Amino acid sequence: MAMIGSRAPRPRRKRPDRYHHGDLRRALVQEAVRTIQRHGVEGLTLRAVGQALGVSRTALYRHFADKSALLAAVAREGFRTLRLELVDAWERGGRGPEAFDAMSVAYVRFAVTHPSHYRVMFGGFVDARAADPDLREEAGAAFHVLVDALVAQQQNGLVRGDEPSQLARFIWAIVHGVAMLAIDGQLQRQDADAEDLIRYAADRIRSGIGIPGH
Amino acid sequence: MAMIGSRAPRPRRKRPDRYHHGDLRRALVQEAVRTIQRHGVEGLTLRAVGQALGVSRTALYRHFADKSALLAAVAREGFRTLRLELVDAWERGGRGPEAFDAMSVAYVRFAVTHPSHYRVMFGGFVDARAADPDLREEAGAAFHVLVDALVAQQQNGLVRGDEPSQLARFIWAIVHGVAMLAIDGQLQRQDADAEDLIRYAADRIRSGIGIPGH
DNA sequence: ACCTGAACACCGTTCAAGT
DNA sequence: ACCTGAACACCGTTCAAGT
Repeated sequence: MAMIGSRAPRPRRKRPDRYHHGDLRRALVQEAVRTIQRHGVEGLTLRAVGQALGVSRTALYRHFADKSALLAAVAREGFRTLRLELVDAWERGGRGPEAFDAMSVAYVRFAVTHPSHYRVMFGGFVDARAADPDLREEAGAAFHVLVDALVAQQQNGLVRGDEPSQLARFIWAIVHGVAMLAIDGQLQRQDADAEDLIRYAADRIRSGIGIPGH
Repeated sequence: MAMIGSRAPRPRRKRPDRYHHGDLRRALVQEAVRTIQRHGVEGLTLRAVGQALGVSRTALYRHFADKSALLAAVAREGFRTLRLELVDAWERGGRGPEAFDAMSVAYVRFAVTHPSHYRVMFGGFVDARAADPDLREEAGAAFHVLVDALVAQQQNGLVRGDEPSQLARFIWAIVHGVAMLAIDGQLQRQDADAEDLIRYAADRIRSGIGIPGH
């Protein structure tokens, strides 16, 4: 019936007639990320991923329970990248108030630059409540960068002394909201308006969470 | 090959051997909404929708170009309901500052109560940039309820005189962010924590957008 | 106009079999 | 251990044909 792979000379990345050599698991995640960035989440098929790697379409099941497990790995990879970019923005910005703004910008930029990847992380494809521990930990680590930055600001007397997690959830909701609106096309010019909005938001946040009369 | 529908006595809602009577289009949207609320977006199949209505699985194509057009209609219905609930909160709250908080709570409650419906509205299933005019208009109308409320607050001298649309986008991003975090399971106890967070956010927003020294 | 039924070109997943 | 290929039970969509 299906003639996939039996038709004509099709392009191969690796040697066509050998088992996959090294770390297939990693290769699968990378290929999935690439496919998602190009064709969106709904454009991801396990068959195409296997084919791109020169591997049977069921080879994947040696490494992942099912498609949603592969998506969970993609999400985890996304949280890792996001965390690294947040840390980078915080440290390059000098760990002060401007660094805090830079983190917000970096967050939204990550989402706008990798919209489909971002959707896998937050679009309900994986349920955070039921997610595997690795994913939860990676998501938690990204969140913690924000909490740490807030605590530092509190210690410098720049931010009111509310419970840091609650404060962090509030900030997170804002940057997350801006990011979602941007990639959903609810803002007119995706990149520019998102940048405007997040900078405006940063100003408003500062009045909202700062020490009164400071 | 496929034996769907040719097997045994299956339950029907309407008379089994007649054309669908009235407004099939409306019935399709309603059934889609119901299915989505019960089984999520990924659980929606055109075949099941048709079957539930006692209609062929291709009858739908008389009223919608394809599945995504049906989803757009579902999204539109969602924006309509959301708008009505926002207006209700604003008016029942007395159109003052407390009414403004009530709107935020109503927004998040809508999302938490109808998570799948909310995802259809914002989850990338329909592209807002390319959406049909009806959908864009309905979404715009919901947004405008917020803008109007902000302008009223500005006229009462309770909110700083920034450009109302920008101010509204900022608020929208916050409530949208809280709503998304809640239905994504990123908050521990979905309902209670979302309620807490949105009330905390309302306090912080008030300091952030209020007139300084007022 | 509106609906039907068969057919088409896809999916994810399972499983016995190969190396 | 790791991979394959056929098979299964689904999808959305098209289209000639019916009323």
